[in-house]
Amino acid sequence: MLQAFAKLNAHRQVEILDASARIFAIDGYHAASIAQICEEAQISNGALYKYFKNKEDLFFTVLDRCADLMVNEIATIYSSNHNTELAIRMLLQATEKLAANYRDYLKIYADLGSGSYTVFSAETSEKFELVVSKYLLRVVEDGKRRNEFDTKLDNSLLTFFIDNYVMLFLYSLVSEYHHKRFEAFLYEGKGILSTKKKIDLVMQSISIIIK
Amino acid sequence: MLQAFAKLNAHRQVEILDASARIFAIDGYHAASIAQICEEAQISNGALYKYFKNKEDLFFTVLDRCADLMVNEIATIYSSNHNTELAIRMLLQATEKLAANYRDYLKIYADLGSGSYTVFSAETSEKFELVVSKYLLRVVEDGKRRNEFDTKLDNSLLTFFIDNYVMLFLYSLVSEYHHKRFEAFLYEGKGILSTKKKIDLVMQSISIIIK
Amino acid sequence: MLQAFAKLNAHRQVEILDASARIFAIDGYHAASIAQICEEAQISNGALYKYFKNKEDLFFTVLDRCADLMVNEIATIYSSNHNTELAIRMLLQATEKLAANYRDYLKIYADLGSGSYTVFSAETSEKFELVVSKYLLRVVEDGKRRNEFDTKLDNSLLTFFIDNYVMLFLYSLVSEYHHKRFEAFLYEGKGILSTKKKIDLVMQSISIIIK
Amino acid sequence: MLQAFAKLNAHRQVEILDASARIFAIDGYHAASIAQICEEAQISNGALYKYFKNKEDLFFTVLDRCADLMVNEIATIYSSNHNTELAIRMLLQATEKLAANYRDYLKIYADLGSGSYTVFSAETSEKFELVVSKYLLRVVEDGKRRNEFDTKLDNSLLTFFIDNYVMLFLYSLVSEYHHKRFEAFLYEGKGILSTKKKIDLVMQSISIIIK
DNA sequence: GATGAATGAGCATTCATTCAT
DNA sequence: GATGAATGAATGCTCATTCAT
Repeated sequence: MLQAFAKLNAHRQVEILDASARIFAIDGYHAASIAQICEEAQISNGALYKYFKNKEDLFFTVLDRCADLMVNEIATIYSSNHNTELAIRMLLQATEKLAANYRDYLKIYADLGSGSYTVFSAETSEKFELVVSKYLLRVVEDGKRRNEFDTKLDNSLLTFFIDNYVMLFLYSLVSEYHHKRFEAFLYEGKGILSTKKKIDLVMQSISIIIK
Repeated sequence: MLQAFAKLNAHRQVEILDASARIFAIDGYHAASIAQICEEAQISNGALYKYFKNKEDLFFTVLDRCADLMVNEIATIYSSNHNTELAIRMLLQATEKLAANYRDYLKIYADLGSGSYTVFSAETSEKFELVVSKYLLRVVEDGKRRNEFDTKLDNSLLTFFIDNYVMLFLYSLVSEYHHKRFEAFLYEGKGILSTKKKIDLVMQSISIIIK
Repeated sequence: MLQAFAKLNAHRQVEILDASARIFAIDGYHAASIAQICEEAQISNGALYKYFKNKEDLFFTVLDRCADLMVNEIATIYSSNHNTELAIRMLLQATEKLAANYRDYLKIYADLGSGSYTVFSAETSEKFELVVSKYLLRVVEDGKRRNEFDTKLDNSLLTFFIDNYVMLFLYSLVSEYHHKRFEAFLYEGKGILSTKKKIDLVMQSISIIIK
Repeated sequence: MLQAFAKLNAHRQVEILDASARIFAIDGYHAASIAQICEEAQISNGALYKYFKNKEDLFFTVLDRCADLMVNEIATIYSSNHNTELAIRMLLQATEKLAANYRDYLKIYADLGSGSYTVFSAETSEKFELVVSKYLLRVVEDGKRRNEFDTKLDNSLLTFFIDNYVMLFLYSLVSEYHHKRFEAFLYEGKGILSTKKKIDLVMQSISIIIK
């Protein structure tokens, strides 16, 4: 991001990043074209290159906003008063909310693990890797303290256990492929699997380890 | 795949597909260039287009080999005599073996869920979706019969539970991003996390549900 | 033609179309290469594709200019005061003028009837088919009114009769093949057949039907 | 044409040339592909290049057969006993017959005057230019001797006059473009113009100059 | 003699990036 | 500061021609 972009009013900044996110989410980084982004953002080609050094720089800025959105969302839901089950359910609901309001960003986030984005993951992981896991770690610590877990697994493994479900739930919200996998396992032949129902199924699975 | 490719001797076919897989794995479908693939495969541009209708056709053929490799590997490990824990451990080891011998194919497989590959997932899911899950479904059924599970979860949820671990383990073998996630959760500050150790940690987690 | 081309100043537009016409006239649509056209027009490859959607679009735009040139030329020569012979002679002279000033366009026009252009003729015929024939139809009607024809042929056949001469005269101006045919018939062994002389010979032939 | 082709039995030669003519007629010289021709001719790519030096050589050989077909057809119809009208009508019918039996060759012949074929016309004109005109010249001489012409035009102009009609009639048989032109002039709104009717209309026009 | 696999120059087209205005 | 025209390297793909078998 160049200085010129920072000088733009916040609203315009968001508009431009949202438009970019839309195109990146649909086409992926490589197939996304600057021209399309400019059109979507109602911005001239020249302006875009005043705001960002190049395509990569733009993508990183989109990733920054992506991280902010996730961090903020999760920051609002944490409370040491929630019992473990509620805390986890709230994380899933927060994810659902992000998928509803910022689907494009969540899609981009979900793609970051894929091969084409190796270039980005290196510089990116720090931004993201702690978002969910830090929340869960606290949830697990709180739960242990309250003796709500019905297992001898240590904190790391418990957190990992839950995070796996959260991550694949998240993937299922933005990737047709993972959504189908979800349905194949959990809802074969029972019609369309709604997000609400998905959350229930995930919670049911996670309950194994909760008293 | 065109007839001309089928006529090639098996060794050359494999060489060409492996070279293509290498490039697709590194760059992703869109960023991979035919020129690069031709150089990697030591093949002229013209030859490539005698073998494959176009880039997409080549990619699908790579995916076919990918599916074959996975199906074959898993076909060799199943036995109703294995107890649940062994059966799961063998699946993880088979995955490790694929990652060692056919890393590029496994990477491509892991990427299929990502946004840029939506076009392919539709035609692809049938090939892949059952590979691992069918194996696990049988493992779970066998285990239930032998009364080896320590949970009331139904078969679907149990399979889903295990499949989640297998899938994220697989991802961690080919994606730096997911490998780091693994380490962050399970091995923070304990040095480099070997694949053997990863398997142990996954097995330890899965053991929750096994008597 | 895309908007970007319309925004160019008229002079540059004409330069680009003229250069394109030159290459299309020499090589024909299929053999003409975009690279050659770009060089001839002193334009970058990228610019050309900003101006025209593709090769076909460029060709159609050249055809538009071709139609305009012909229509304009013929529009200037018609007058109900001209007697039949003068009116026809003026049409031949207008054709000569077009061949002198816009040879490439006239060549392209002459080629439109040939097999390789079937794709274009469908969309093109409306533009062109009436240019010459409408003029001649009026000339014939005026002539009939003035009782200048020495034949009972109806208007259609008369127009067709004259149009045949005009068309083959036109062909002879831009096609070496038809020029040779002209010479073989009318000037065998009498040296080089000038355009002026061609016009005289055509007028002499047409005079059969004029009093 | 290389020696190897001459050694083929006549039937196979004709098959190969007919197949080539078919493709050349449909696509034009440049757009026609050797691969397509090989398939149409049921011949291997290697064989084709044993028979012909290159694409151009093949095309010239097709043109040779084209010239032969026309010369032979016209050779059979001439007789000094025919009166002028019959002689001309027979020429038109011979043309119709060629169009029926050897449409592809006639189409190629018709295209020779067009710009894309300049390369070929130079070497080609001698083969063709006399085919029709020689016949007509004799018809005109015979007719003059028999005092069948109702005009003072000299032989060349008379021949040219008739040849124009014949040539545009021929074009109208193989070019949609010229067929439409014919209809527009002579049959506007009267339905489909059959070849028989075309011949009648041409004869009616030519009759101007015949007693 | 005949095959068809292999070649690679050439094609139309796209697109990230630059820069004069 | 903002524009959008211009650039040209790079892309996927085609095809006439060659040559080992």
